[in-house]
Amino acid sequence: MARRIGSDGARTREAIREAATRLIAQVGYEALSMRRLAEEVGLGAAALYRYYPNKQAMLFKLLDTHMDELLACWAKSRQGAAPDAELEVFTRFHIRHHWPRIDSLFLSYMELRSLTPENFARIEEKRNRYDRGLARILEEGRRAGLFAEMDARVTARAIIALLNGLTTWYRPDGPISREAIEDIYWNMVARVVGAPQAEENRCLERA
Amino acid sequence: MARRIGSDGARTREAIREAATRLIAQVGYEALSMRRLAEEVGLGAAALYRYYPNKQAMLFKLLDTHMDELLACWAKSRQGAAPDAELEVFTRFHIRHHWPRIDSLFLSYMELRSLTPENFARIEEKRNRYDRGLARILEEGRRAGLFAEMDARVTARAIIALLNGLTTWYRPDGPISREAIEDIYWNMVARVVGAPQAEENRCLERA
DNA sequence: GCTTGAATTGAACGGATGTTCAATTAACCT
DNA sequence: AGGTTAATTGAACATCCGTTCAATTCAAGC
Repeated sequence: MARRIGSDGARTREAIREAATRLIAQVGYEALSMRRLAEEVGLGAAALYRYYPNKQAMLFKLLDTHMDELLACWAKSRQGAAPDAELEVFTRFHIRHHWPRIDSLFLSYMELRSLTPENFARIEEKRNRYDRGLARILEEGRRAGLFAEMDARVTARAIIALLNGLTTWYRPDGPISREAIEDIYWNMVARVVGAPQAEENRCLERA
Repeated sequence: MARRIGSDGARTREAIREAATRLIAQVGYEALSMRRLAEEVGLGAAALYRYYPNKQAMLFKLLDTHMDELLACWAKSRQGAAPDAELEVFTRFHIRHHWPRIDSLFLSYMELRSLTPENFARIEEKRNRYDRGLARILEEGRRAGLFAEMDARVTARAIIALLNGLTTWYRPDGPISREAIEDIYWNMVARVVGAPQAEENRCLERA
């Protein structure tokens, strides 16, 4: 009927975030009702509005926070090395970063349609920053003669699509370890750009 | 108030199909109401139920028909050639076939969540058939020494994800022609599998 | 121990949703 | 011309939706 024993705003906020991410990934933003979400957390629907002003703001916050984390963590991971090394860093970072956030990754491109135009524009800007970062690596590598000729923007998008394809079939209880998947995908990425070391990188036996 | 002059079931059915595909791709299945869809076609909502028993059946029919067409057209396109040639045929077919059906392609992997479990299983079965067809080409090419070592299933899924990435950024009024995009993507696919002719296939100037 | 604020509730509101159905009109067939 | 069927409608139904709000209980600070 009112405040319940042991209730804590911070813990509730986190529980809502987790449940929302999981359920939206499962059934979709539009299909998820605030009542269903609240039930999952063990709350009444009205309690949700203490943490988010409305449903749309909740979705935006989920995606926006995800993008901020992604950009921040990637900035830390960069090493300023040669383009071919940097591309491997990117590939492994992308998989490793999203591994425990696979639902958020899923949302970040499945639920763009559900954002208002203003919110969409803000997310897309951050997403473009990420894409362009990869494109810059590709362009530098191409100019240095490390990679084949290519349209860097198109190739960058293709590589990200390829990597995100993981979300389609990956299951956490699957037979392939994260390290093995990293190797497999890095192998493919290296080949897409024509990086020479792709030929020597045969780590597939672990699969 | 009742039947309107010039009304024709077949034409209406097609108009509904077209509008539903377009609008679901735009806003999502759950977000699209039957009233909104009917309005787009110039009908009352009740009229839709003459063509589909319910909303879920409509979505299923859209996806199911799309998959049937895809499988049928691909079966016709196959040439029984060597794996490397067959892979090029597949790549170009995939792009060419979906070019005028880009909304349907979008639906066929964005709206899987919106299907009932039974309907999902039926679509997934057809989708798996397509994936396995590609995997078989890869496996044969690998055994023939035409392609690099790889896990054919994983690589097949990655290639399809890479190709479907087109839907993320492709705009029909964009500056790159379909032929040029075909060349770019075939180039990438060839490199992913380590097909030798990838090195000679430099068609990027057209972009 | 009293007060202040944080956390949560049930009930309610207005509107939208998918779907049904009897009624109505146009086209087609003989 | 008349009868049958195809195509469409408006109104209605029950249910669910996001959201608000006054009321209530718990925790923390003085």
